[in-house]
Amino acid sequence: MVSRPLQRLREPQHDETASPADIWDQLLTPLEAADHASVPDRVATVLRNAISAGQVLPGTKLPEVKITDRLGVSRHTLRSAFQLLAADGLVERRPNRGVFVHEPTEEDIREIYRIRRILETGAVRAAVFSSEAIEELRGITARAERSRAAEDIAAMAQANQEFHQCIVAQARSSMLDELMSKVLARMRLVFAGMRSYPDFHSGYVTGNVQLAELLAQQKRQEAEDHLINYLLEAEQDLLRHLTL
Amino acid sequence: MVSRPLQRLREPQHDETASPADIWDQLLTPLEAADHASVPDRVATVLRNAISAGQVLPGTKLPEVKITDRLGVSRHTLRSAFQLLAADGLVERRPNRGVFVHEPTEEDIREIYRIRRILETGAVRAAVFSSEAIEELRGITARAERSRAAEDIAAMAQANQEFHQCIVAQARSSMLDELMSKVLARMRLVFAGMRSYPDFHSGYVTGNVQLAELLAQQKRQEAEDHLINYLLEAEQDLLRHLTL
DNA sequence: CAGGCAGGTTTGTTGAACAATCCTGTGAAC
DNA sequence: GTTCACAGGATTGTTCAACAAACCTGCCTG
Repeated sequence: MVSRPLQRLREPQHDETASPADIWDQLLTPLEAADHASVPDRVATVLRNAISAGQVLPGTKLPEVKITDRLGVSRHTLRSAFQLLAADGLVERRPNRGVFVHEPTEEDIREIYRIRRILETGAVRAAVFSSEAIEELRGITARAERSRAAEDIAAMAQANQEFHQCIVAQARSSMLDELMSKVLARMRLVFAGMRSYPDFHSGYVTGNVQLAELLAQQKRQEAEDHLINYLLEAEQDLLRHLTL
Repeated sequence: MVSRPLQRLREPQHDETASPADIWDQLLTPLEAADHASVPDRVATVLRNAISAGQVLPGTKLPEVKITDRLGVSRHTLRSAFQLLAADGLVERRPNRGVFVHEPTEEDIREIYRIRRILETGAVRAAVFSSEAIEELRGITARAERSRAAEDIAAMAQANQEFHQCIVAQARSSMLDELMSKVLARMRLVFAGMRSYPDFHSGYVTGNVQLAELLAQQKRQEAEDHLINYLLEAEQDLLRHLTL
């Protein structure tokens, strides 16, 4: 459909976080799939997945021509996709310099947990947890426990994130859902940059189980206290293991 | 610099919310000012101001060629600006149909206040209100009272919004600040579509004064209760006057 | 070794073109 | 007279090609 010159990179280009071999060769995958979405959306999805999966490390520059050559899309379409990623905070645009994968800092982690404390406890305080919601939470924790038993770290991490997204969803606000998605995406960015502590989530699966039970028993205040402690603990845990 | 054919609109184009005379003739203003920002940013600012000021009413379609002709920018640049506005929720993109100014619904108002209850009480609970913050809040309420006395509705409305933005800012999170900005922008959209009740804010100036004093006296719980009642009351007030 | 300048590279923006989709109005069929 | 189908025009979505502006690199001079 489109001629792809497939030019080799010249040298490892002593950029920050130098690219091992050639990063961009690996992310060509599913631009075709997931139709019915606009091309920029699909491009953004490809890049989003690559970043969240840790294929493209924080701080890496995303050069326009390399990616357009690789994906076979126009520069305009790619720039449009960049704007979507920038709105998610996954990527930051430095004027006349290009776009770079956001590099999370220690302050980012503190902010993430400040937000989560407000959002998640706010949802617990303000929302009524229907029996369907309780069932969903229990289903997610059950999946997380199975994944932990099977030592499927990625699946467990995703289940844990879904659990907390589900809690925020009880506030019934699409804007809060979006914000929580952004926050969790930034959390994944933190994990992607931190190879040394991959099983961070495993210690918190049982905490989620307990939280779901407290919510099921309508023990609001106890659930809130449990959640606050959970979040404070996770924050400290993460900061301890961040050893810059 | 660019030839602008300045083509007249043919007929009042029986669009929803038909355009009185010609809307687009009036928003050409400050594209030149506020330099050091990219062109799409400046275009977005022009449109944002026009929308927030009520120049372009909710539901209005934003046709590409008319605006590009008027502003003298490329269609690409305008589309880029549209994406920024869409990220703010000011505008919605209907595929193959174009972009339209978001039309707030009753459910939007309920969501706005669900969010504000969580965000603002969360900030009150989680943040320490420094003496500088207290002074800033007092300064804003003083300005609001002066504007109310001078019957400058717009200035009073803006001061009221600044007050609540300032409360959220105490949570020290740029992402929460952004979300609050989006929420308040949507509030302005509600007011823009509702000409019948322009002095909505005047009743709430004294409520803000009281809240600032409670915060100054470190009466957290009372401040939180006051805030919750304030928000519940404002929501009901707004819904009553929405008479669709 | 420091600083400045020229060159190449990358981004930012525009214009033109075309495909795809939507909207409109006309005409035919019932 | 109403409804349906279809053709035509208008608008959006995407790509290609080009150029201006900013940045980065390396050489060259002092």
